[in-house]
This record gives sequence, C-alpha cells and structure tokens, in this order.
Amino acid sequence: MKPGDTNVPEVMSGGCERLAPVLSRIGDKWTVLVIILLGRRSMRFNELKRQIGSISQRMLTFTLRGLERDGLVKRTVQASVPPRVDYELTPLGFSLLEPLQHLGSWAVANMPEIEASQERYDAEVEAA
Amino acid sequence: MKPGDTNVPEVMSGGCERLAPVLSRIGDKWTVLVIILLGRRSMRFNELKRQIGSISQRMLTFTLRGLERDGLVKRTVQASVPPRVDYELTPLGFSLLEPLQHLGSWAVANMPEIEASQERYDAEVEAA
DNA sequence: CAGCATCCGATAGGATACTG
DNA sequence: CAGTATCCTATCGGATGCTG
Repeated sequence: MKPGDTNVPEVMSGGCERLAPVLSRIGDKWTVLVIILLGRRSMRFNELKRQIGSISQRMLTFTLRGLERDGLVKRTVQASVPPRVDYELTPLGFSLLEPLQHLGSWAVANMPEIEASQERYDAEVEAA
Repeated sequence: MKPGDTNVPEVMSGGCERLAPVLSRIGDKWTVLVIILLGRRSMRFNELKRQIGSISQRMLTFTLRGLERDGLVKRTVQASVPPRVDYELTPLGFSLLEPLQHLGSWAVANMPEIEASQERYDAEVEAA
C-alpha cells in the first residue's frame, strides 16, 4: 500500500460514497492541520514541525508524502548543504481549503451544542 | 474515554484548529456513511447494518453510540418483542449534512486529478 | 537539515459467542 | 432484534538512532 493510501469498503453505488476515501485521507491526525498551515504560507520541513510541535518527524514525513502523492502539496528540494526543502500547497491543495472552511464554520458554530449533548449523555449514563 | 471521543493535541490557538476534533470524529471508517444513510431516511439497526453490508455489529453500535452522544442522531426504542430501535438524524445531524456535501462535491470533482497524481507519483517512485 | 529504518506500545476494528 | 462481552489482529503513531 502506497503512502496515504486507505482501504474503504465498496458500500454501494451512488456517487456520494466517493466521500469516504477523501474523508479517510484527510481524517487522520495531521493531514488537515498541515494543509491549513501550508495554506497560510509555504514552509520548510522543520519549520512545519516546530509549528505543530507535538508531531513526530516520522508522521510529518508520512503526512507530507501522502499529500505530495495526492498532488495537494508540492515539494521543492534545494540541493545545498545543508539541504533545504520547501513545501507549498498546489492549486488543488488550495481548492481543498474551501470546503474545509465550511466544515470549520460548522464546527465552530456547533461545537458548544455537541459538547453540551455529550455532557448530558454522560450524565445519563452515569445515573445508570 | 467516552464513545466517539478522540484525543487531539493542542496545537496552537487561533480557532481554525477547532476543525481537528470534528475531523477526527467524522474521519473514522463509518461515521459519515451512517450520517449519509440516515440523511436519506431513518432506519432500524439491522436495516442500517444490511445497507452497509461490510460493517461489524460491534462497530455499528459504537458508531451509533458516538453519534447519539454528540447529539447528531436520535435513538428511539420501542419496548416490544422483538424490540425495535429506530435511528434518525437530529436537526444538528442534518445541519452537518450540508458541509459534508461541499466536501463531497470537491471529492467528486477532484478525485480524477488526485488519482492521476497518485499514478504519476507511483510511477516515478517505481523508476527509482 | 531533512530524512529513513527499526522497534514498540496504543488503538481501531473484525470475528465470534452469548443475552433480554 | 438489538445489542453486550471477549478475544485477537492490523494498523497508527511515538521514540530513538543513523545518514547524506
């Protein structure tokens, strides 16, 4: 299996199930974060790593490779010493930023209600 | 940890990072699929299970519990014999359907380009 | 600096068996 | 029918050490 590959079961036909592969791609722990950060400005590897802080080098490499393979991120190497590698969003990458904003708006707007619901649910479970 | 809980690292402040918890919630293997199916019409447990086909009973239960806890899905029990349990989207659940459509449109529109990019990438890797 | 390779623990998720 | 409980595996992802 290639970097950033996922295996989603064929559920049924219809077209709206095309969502599943995309979600399982961007739904991992770091991908969206990297896209958002690179949406602000292009960055070098360690710059990105410092911004995120808690990501391991391994996972940042994995995440970037996956994004590069998908054509969402462009990787530019300058063969100097020490080497310099820049990452930037491609037009395709930028275009993903938009639907992500919609989801973000929804999240910001509804997170309080979700959290309230969770507390209610947990309280009820507690009572049992 | 409660059903459907995720742990996302505090990356930095800013607000757009509120996306991360939502994505790690809906980014799992089944959640979005269930939301989409229930967006079509409310369904009983085994009805849902048959529709999806490849999901295990265990994971369907988990998924539905998480969605119920988040207030996205309403669970209605009819204490008959045999018992009948219906699942339906709440208004909050329906509201999530919309941003999901945006993402879905993006996916449908750009999947070919992504796949093309992947093949190009894999071919180049092969050449090494 | 920007990685790859290795090891290892934590979690996701499937299969199966049992219950009200 | 609609679950719960248990077991087991595969993958995710962190830590560490090495390299051009």
